[in-house]
Amino acid sequence: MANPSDLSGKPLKLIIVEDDRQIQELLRILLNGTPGFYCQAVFSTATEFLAALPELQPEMVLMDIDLGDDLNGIEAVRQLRQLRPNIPAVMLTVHEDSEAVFAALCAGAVGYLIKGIAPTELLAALRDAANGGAPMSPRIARRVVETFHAGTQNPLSEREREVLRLLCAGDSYKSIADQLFISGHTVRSHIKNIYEKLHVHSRAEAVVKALKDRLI
Amino acid sequence: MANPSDLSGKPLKLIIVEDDRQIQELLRILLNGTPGFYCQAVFSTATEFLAALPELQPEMVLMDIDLGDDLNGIEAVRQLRQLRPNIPAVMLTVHEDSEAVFAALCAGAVGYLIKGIAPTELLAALRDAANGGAPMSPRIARRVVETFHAGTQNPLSEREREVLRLLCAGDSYKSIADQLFISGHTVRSHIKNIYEKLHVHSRAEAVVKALKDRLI
DNA sequence: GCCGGCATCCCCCATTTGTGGTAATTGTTC
DNA sequence: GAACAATTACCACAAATGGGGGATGCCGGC
Repeated sequence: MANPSDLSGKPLKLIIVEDDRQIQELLRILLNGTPGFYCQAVFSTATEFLAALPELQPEMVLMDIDLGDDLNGIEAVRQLRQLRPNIPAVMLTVHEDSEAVFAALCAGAVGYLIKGIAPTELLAALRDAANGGAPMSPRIARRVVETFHAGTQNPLSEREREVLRLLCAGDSYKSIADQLFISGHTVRSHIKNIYEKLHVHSRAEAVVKALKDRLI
Repeated sequence: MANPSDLSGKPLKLIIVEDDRQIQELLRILLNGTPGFYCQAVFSTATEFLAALPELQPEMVLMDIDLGDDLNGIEAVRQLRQLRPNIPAVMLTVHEDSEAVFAALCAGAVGYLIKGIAPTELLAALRDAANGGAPMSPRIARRVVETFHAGTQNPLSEREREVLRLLCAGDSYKSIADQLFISGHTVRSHIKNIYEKLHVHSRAEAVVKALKDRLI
């Protein structure tokens, strides 16, 4: 690909999708004021962005997750991925929770940056993404890496595995509570934590993951 | 491979892993007293067996499942498979439940015999395995075969299997309805029927049964 | 010492699920 | 044609579940 600090060649042509007008402007000024970058267009909604996509030939998209009551950024990335598989999307958002991170990466985002990132770092991250990298804010990167470790050793605590085992057996929260001599509230807490760690949202998904990954 | 009743050529060199001393002796005597077989070594634990494996060149392993508090036989077979992919392992155990059978076969066992098998049949089974066969006690064989004709064992209709598949994916009734282009009411009906046929009362139990019995 | 993970307990509330029914249509089998 | 399974659809209600909070004490690592 191009040189990381490509000041001589053609600038990186990118699109911003962001519903906050103020941030829109800041980003546009930052990009257009920096040699090597060119902000081709800014959209406040994913719908507008996707509609305009056919006429534009951006090289990259900088995408927010929360876009008002419009299509959210993750869904937008999913659709972008289907329409133009080789336009990389970098998320720039406030969401630091793993849920959003994994949803975004699964949807096809190549990078994940937290708003509040320093301008120079943002620019470096965009160059990184253009060069085939996967820029991520440090804490995000750590979290992502950890999920791979999770494959080798499961992230669940001893107690959580016990709960998961009973969850797989189809026991109700109440029944699990009775068997483990703890309150139903505690069972719920464990289950919430299990779901978060496994990145699932229901008992069925947890059961499937438990069986497939031999977590219990 | 060699002739099934290979009395003239080199005997079949095998190792026994079995924690019951009495059975150990019976097997050793049986094998060493029969032309065409040679019991190279006997181990009481999988750990000892795996440790000694590098120095031995057995042609086959006869493996028990329950090995005290040591590594169990299924795990031992899994590891044997990784170390020496072409040494076939035959399970000789009391476990007749499908759980153990499938776990063993998935781990890489080529045969599965039930303790109590007649000596002549055991010898025949070992010859069978040496010749590339897959010796199994009759009832085990039946069980294995049944998993292939999904129709007999699993009483679910085509539509019900589709619903079950989505149920395993964790989809909500509503989502299932949308994907199958039917109403949520119909999904509920199907699920009620599925639960009745599988003798379960919850999604989790259904998922487990579906995965374990390969219903989908 | 402070922070993070773990285990425990509690609250509220919307949604989902499980179960009890009924019933029409279609296709197959006896 | 009767009997039956499969598929579709609907109603109502109680129970279970999932997600959002928050709180405590304990322990181990930096």
